[in-house]
Amino acid sequence: MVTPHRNMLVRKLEGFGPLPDADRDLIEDLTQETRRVPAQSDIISEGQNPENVHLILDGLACRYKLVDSGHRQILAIFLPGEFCDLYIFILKQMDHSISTLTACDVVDIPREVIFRMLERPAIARALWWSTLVDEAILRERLVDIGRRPARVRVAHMLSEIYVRMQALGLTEGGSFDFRLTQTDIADALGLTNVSVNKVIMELRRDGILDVTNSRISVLNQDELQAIGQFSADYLHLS
Amino acid sequence: MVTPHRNMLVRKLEGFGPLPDADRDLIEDLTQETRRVPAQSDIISEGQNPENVHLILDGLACRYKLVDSGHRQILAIFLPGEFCDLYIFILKQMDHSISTLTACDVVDIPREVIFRMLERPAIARALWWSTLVDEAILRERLVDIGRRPARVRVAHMLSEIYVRMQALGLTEGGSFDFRLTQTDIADALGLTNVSVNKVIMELRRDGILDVTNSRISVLNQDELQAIGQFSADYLHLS
DNA sequence: CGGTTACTTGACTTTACTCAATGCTAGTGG
DNA sequence: CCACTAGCATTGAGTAAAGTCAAGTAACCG
Repeated sequence: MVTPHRNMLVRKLEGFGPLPDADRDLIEDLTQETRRVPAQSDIISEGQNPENVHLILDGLACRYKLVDSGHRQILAIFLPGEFCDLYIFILKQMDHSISTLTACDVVDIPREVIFRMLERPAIARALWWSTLVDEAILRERLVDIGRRPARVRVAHMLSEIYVRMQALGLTEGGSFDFRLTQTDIADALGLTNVSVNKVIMELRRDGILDVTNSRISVLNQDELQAIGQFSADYLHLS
Repeated sequence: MVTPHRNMLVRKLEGFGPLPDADRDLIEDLTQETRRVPAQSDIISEGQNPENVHLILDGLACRYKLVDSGHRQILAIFLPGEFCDLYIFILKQMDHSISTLTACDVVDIPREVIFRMLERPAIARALWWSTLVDEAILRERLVDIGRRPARVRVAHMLSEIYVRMQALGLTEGGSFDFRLTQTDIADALGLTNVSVNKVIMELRRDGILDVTNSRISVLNQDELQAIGQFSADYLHLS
């Protein structure tokens, strides 16, 4: 019996290049045991010793840090099929936390299993690529937050999420499911929920976006990307 | 004849743990051929195909991106002994540029040589560690820029640079050489040179810093770290 | 249906930016 | 050795962007 998300990691890795059948089977084997995590729950917290690696098979999760003022900075958003902390176990303790944003299906993978996966050259290459892309996304977010005004930031991020969702086959006719609150988006972009709301309202009025039932429809992708100064180069998609 | 920087990579890697003598010798062998690059020159530019890996043995360099408005965002600052782009050759083209901030001694290392280094377990482990720390620094910078006001940002960054310099043995009695312009610092922190200047003047008036001849003296490290909400945890030293 | 959470909006405040003038310092050529 | 220059640092005045606060509305949940 195939659950719809069973192969999200395969889908993700095939964004880099095709995988041998044997590798696909191995991955499906290794991602059998999922557990359901409710929204807004830490999967692993700052200061903890990382035992397992965490893979999201359904839902949205994030990497974040809290600052003294109590504000949260989201450092990365994880889509289905993405690892939260693939290599982190090399370090002795977490310097940030991982948390769900929506309810998630999570797989906890012991490091030995990761080593087993890395023995397959195609998988190893794809994981490398995926790690480097994660870093590139992080860099792009830094450029966003450091040097782009709110409107551009929001448009850039939504452009990015759209393309990443599309690469995973998670878009349908220009729209995708995105159950983040505007406060979540603000925490990812170094803004406040109020600013994010103002930008989104603007983009809706301009006929570029539509938002209904936590579903975002990109009505004019070219325009959205132009506003966001977005180019997909940094995602290094095949 | 030992030039003072010959072993900066060794010093860097020994921040993680001791290296066998043979590994140290290998590294010294592989970092013989340095070239002098003047300040403010690109070492490799966005869009180029990465052939070599670049190692800084003397001077300061950075990773940066330019945005449409013409502003620069510095994504990372490289100290002596640090690689600019260790694994980047896995990707087909650079999504950012690397440039010197001051005059630098640079080593260009072909990927084959990197693979040779990675065959030594101690070196491989240390390079892994160093890569993960680079990422942690990037994340911390994102938190800075996203959620901390200018004064905190500047204090945080100077605290970090001080500790990194210290780990490399590049501090002397609480001071270190730092030939960046205030505009460079601003570009790293998502600020303007004017804001950076105001913060630095303030810190000087408060007796926390002193700046003379491009040399920064940290007069009160505890206070600086407190202002910057800095904790060295994310640098994962030793 | 009541209660909670998130979204929306407006009024006001704060922070950092922009612009612009002036001061300082190191390097250059006479 | 000294004027000259270029680049950087310093400062102040005014502006703009985003934050804060607060109130009202809409959507969702038990």
